[in-house]
Amino acid sequence: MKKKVVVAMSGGVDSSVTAAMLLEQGYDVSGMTMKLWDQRFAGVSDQVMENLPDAAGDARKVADQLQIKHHVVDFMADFRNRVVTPFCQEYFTGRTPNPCAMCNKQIKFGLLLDKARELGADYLATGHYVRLAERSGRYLIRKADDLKKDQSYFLFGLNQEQLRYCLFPLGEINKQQVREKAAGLQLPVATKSESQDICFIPDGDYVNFLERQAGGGRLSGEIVHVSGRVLGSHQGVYRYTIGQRKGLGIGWHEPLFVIAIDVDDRKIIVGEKKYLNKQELLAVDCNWSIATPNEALSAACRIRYRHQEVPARIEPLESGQVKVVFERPQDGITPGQAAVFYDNDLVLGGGWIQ
RNA sequence: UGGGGCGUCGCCAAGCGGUAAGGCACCGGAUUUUGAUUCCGGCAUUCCCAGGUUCGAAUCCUGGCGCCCCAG
Repeated sequence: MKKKVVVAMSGGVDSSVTAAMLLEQGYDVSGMTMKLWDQRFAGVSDQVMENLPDAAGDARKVADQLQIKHHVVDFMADFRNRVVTPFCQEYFTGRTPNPCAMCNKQIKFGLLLDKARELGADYLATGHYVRLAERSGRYLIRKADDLKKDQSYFLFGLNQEQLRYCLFPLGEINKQQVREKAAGLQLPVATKSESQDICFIPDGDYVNFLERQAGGGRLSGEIVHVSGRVLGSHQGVYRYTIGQRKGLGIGWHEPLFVIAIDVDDRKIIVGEKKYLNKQELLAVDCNWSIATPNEALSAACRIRYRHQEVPARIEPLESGQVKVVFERPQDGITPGQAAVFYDNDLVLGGGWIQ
């Protein structure tokens, strides 16, 4: 009896090749595409709208060619409630959200996984560039073989119940191979360009998006140097993130970076690069793939996607909180981003930076 | 309306007779499932204005204009 696997198909080259690979490997494959969002919500120009790929349509074409079943599931309401709305709220409270990590935990490996299991699937597969490992009877996310594409950071929030159903065939190969495979199979999406930016803001204009979603309240105010000196003004605290350099518009002897965001006083605190350096951070709502630790452990900690993880001491505190003390100070520790703990290429767990 | 100082790209700032450094900002691009960081490229035919001296001036001279400081 073939194992049944549902592949989350976005219409892109990665998930399409994922489906093809599993088919070759002898699984009983079907595809599922999530309806998450109507791009008209984002208020982008007609020009942008016209050039948007048709996710469900492309996925359907690939599924037809592979001769597998294809379903479309509608999670638009949940996507808005659990991903888009929190995303906006984070920005309006001076934090920098990470919607991809939220979506993975809540939607892809939440609702979609439930749906797949309802249909009798043994596994849910996605086109993420990660691998799965087992250690001491537990499932752990492992970095992709292709470190340039590794997406383990975005999956730290998955629990054992979710991980046990996962398949990530792309973790073993690189992007080049994926493209070649797609071309070899003559998939219609073989040369489709990389998706990037936030999927629900197709033109990337997130400032415009936030202002549309939230209506008024622009939260403009002063830009203040760490010394207290007022250097300029800004058009909304949500336009900035910790560590940001561009967009301040201030001529200074040295480059200035956003050091802190004071939502209550609507102030953006800026300073020289040295002020960005912090030795430790507090993470909350931690999720562990290893058994939840009771005492401090050593691990490498990554504080942003594409950040080179740094050796640190991880100290569990009360109620899912963790204090991370870095071996050497780090720039740009940003509330709202994830702190993910690694043992070499294994994801041990992670939490949200406070 | 006595004395002193200063006016070079949006900001800071080199230059001191030989034909406009640099930093910041900004713009463009590369990278990127976070518009961060980083990286690459662009960015004053012109030096407050008007005359003058010189083969040649942002640099010297004269006169304006505008700031700043100290005195009163």
